[in-house]
Amino acid sequence: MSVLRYALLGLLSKESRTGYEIVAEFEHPIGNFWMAQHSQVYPELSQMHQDDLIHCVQVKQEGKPDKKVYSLTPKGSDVLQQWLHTFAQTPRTMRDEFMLKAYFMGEVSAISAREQFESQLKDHEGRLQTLEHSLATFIQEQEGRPIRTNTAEFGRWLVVWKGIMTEKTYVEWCRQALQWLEVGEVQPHLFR
Amino acid sequence: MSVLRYALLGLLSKESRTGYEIVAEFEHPIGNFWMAQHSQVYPELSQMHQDDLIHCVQVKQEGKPDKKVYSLTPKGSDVLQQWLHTFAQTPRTMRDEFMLKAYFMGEVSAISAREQFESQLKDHEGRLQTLEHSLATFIQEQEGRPIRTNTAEFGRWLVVWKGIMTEKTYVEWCRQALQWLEVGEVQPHLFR
DNA sequence: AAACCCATGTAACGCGTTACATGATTAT
DNA sequence: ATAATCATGTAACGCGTTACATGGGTTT
Repeated sequence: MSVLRYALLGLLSKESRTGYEIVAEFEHPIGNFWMAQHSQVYPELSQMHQDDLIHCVQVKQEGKPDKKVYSLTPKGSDVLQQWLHTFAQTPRTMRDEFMLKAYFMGEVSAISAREQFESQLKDHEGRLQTLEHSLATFIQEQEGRPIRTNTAEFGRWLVVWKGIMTEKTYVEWCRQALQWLEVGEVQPHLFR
Repeated sequence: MSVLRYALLGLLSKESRTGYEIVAEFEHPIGNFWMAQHSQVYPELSQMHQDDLIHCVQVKQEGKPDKKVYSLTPKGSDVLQQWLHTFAQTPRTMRDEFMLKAYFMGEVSAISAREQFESQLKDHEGRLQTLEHSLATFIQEQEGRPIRTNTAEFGRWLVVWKGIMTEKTYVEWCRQALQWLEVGEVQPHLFR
């Protein structure tokens, strides 16, 4: 079973959805950690339907195209639960093209290196801002109510929070790199 | 041009290597951010040779299989430089299966959720330790000398350092999540 | 005897991206 | 008029993983 399947099952476990809605959901905030294009989602959904993991109800609409609303079958629910209870070990590699570039930064002039890091810094500052805005909205929506750990909101909280932490780290690292580049060297023993 | 090509060009820019050695290099430390199997590397190298990006010298050995030592051509060097000077925007999605699971944590019992996070915590603590060990070794090798920003060592320093920051963040997030799970709720306004 | 290192290759398959394709309604 | 929204699909291609394949030398 591909991870995409679990993603779709998970989303459908919260409530019935169309493929179109699922694709939209891959924007904010889970899209930071998983996403798929409609060209991947639609075929996957119909296969899952064939495999009896999800039900499908065709709904006729006026002024809009008809749509297919999917929902979990008991089997689908089981498969999801089984995945949620499985320990998966973290893959050794988290591909990041810029990290690869950074590894070869000794090959370019300090000026170019600085430009690269500044570009990257702006990028991640932007993302951080977006995420912080999304968190602020979320908090407002809660109106002071605590978020129970057994609700869907908790999942949202977890991933947004993680996104913010991750982006802060990236920003911090870029700033640090820029400082090193300005000085021209690193004193490694200062960083134990 | 695929990213893999740039990875190979980058590695060959430091010194001539065989495919076998390149694959080995994808362990520590750049393998945290990019890697490839030999089944992908060997064909890619021969195509790059055809495209005149790299030279190839066949070396006969005794007691060992013969090998092909690759090195950059001027064209390959240009292509690498051009990539190193290009601003690439960060992809919106960094796929992380556990984050996806976390997003659905409201669907499982607090006990299971805790187990999941504990498993993940152990995982990342282990990685952190490995990386810190690798950093300590690196620092020792430097024997107090500073790392110049225009050397290959700087690239190594950058990625190891980033790896450590990233793993610390992951560990911190897991710990925080476990705390929330113990209390049973999050007070969101405390996290502005 | 079994496992690991050196060293290179090919084949099959699946996941993910981009592009092609349609078509009515609503907003700018 | 132009673009965006709703809604679903297919086709082509490339990247990445797993498995198949070979074979001598060294370590446990």
